[in-house]
Amino acid sequence: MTASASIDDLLAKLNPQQREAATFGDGPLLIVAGAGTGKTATLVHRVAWLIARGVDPSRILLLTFTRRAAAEMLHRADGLLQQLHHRGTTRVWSGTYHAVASRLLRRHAKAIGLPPEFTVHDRTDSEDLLNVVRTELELAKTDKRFPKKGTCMSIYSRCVNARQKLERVLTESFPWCREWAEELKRLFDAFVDRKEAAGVLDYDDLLLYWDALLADPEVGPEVRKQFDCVLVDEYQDTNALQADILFKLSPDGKGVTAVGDDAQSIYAFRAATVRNILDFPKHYANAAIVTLEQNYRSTQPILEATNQVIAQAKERFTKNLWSQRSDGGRPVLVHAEDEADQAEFVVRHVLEHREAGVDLRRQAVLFRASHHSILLEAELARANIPFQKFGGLKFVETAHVKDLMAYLRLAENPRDVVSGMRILPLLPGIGPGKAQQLMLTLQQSGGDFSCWNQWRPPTGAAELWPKFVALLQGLTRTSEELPAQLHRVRKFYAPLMETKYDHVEPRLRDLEQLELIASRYRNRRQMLLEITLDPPNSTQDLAGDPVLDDDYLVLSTIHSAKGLEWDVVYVIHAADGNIPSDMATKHPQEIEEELRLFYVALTRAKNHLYVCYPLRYYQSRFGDQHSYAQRTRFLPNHLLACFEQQVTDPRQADPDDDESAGPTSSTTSRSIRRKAKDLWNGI
DNA sequence: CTGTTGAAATTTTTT
DNA sequence: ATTTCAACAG
Repeated sequence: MTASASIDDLLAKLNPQQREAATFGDGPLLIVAGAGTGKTATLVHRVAWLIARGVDPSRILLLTFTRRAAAEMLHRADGLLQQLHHRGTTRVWSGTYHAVASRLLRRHAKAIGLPPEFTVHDRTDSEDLLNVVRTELELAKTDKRFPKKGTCMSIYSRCVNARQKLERVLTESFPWCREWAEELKRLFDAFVDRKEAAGVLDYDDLLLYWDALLADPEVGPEVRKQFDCVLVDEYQDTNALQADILFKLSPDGKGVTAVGDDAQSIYAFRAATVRNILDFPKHYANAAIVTLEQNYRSTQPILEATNQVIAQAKERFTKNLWSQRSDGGRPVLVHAEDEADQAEFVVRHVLEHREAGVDLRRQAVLFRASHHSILLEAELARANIPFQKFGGLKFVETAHVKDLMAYLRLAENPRDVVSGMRILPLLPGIGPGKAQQLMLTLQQSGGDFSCWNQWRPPTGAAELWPKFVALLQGLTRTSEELPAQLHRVRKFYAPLMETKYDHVEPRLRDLEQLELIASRYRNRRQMLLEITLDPPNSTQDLAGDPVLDDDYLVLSTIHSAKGLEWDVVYVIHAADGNIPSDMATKHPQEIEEELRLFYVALTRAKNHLYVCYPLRYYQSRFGDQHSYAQRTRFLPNHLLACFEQQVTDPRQADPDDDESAGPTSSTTSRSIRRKAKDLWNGI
């Protein structure tokens, strides 16, 4: 490493398109970056280039999809800047839209009449509050069923994030709820009032308030002037509201860089719209577009397959990815007998690749829905293969962790009704009714917990009540260190938890873990905020540095695999109904999104790609009731030429099965019966 | 008003 | 399999 590299030395490592993008002038600039084309490297160089050119780091805003992505990019940009002996990126504003919104809103809270101590609700908290309102309005008290809280929340969220009228959202996305339009309006009105009264913002509010902040004639210009450059990663997965925010940050597009790949837009269910990236050139009349097409990730045979898969999409920026890596064979399409057979195939090949020198952590199994990996997880455990699962329910979203956090949150913000309604009914003899009364009393006393000392608890809670009130009063004294606070809460809560839930042991460990890592946070508010805005995947993830020599296989939903890559990738359950999901085949555009999702999964692979699907799905664990699976419609016949086809070996009979003692051939009485049943059950 | 039980409906992806 | 709601006993 030379002591005095020049910026040109660093840029020399980029290809011409990447370099053009990295060193482009004021913008607006759209970088259309196909999968594996060095998008991150380009963005990293652009940040470094801007700073090296003299842009003040604190006047750069970098918006990414996860905080981890932001941290990694800034780290890499720092590496480049160090070589130039240039100051680093510490003062760059970075993070997700939501995280940046919370920082900006905290700073400008007073100007728009927002209490600076506002707390942030995650999706389930918000649903709970919506449910409180729903019960109060007695909307469920009709002969026809009112949509449940999750559905109501989705409708509300879509209105806000897609900036669409309720009627339109109902017609286009929730046609079965159309008859409830009037009730939903009342519900949402009351819901908004309740959030205001509680001093909370939810995910939707963070964006809504940021947008409003920018629209404000007083504060808006101030916030806008704060940034010279705004870079947005994964632009294909932003929604209309986020596009509005970007537009308000820089109406003429000066300093704006958007990076994305329309072919990888997979968050429409969260109101993201591929229109943001497709219409970027229309939105900013003078926009320049740089397209990155050279793929550095995958072998040419894999790319040929993925190119053909995405060629089935209707509207997109046409890219034809190519690679210089002509090594390697075609991807493999694996026909497995059933789910167990599929799991067995994956286990065997994972081990084979490890034998061949590919660490577990350089291999990944990808699937559409979190529960698709359950059987595989059992097989992996049996084969002693360590794995880490990404996506699905995160550990901070589990009931016991949410309970624990609710104590802290209520102390932080006594107006937070959801937290109160969560922890009060944990006490024996206190249900929703009394909890609501108590929260009302608390509001009237201005959030002073001592008002609860006057209350006469029911006999069941007589002993615990004074301790409970004392606990919350203690937590209000901010002098206490955070780990100590968590310790007090845990001591009080753990016994309650044990009576309330099963699987007590692992839950207790989670609570201990949480206490251990509490010292990493600056303060209580910071901990609550970070945990809701960037929920860690596991306690281990929370703890920060996983042990280096820890080798584990990656299991991940396709959504959580975004932006990542592995040497060996197994896509499992590539059967119609799973990919595309049965739940997303109503609308043609939903199917398009599922196609892109499949494309994202395939393009994660560097050297080896296996696409597996089981021929049969059993309805229950016992008996032979099963249905037939169809290969995913995204691999029609004309595409099969890109794949090598493989049928798994007949699975060896499970030693627990009584058949194993008898016949040794692969034909067993059971398999014959199965086949016979196909005659009338099959399609 | 709480806590339990049973029946009925719904079943993905996540900041 | 999980969540929601109504019915009922304490």
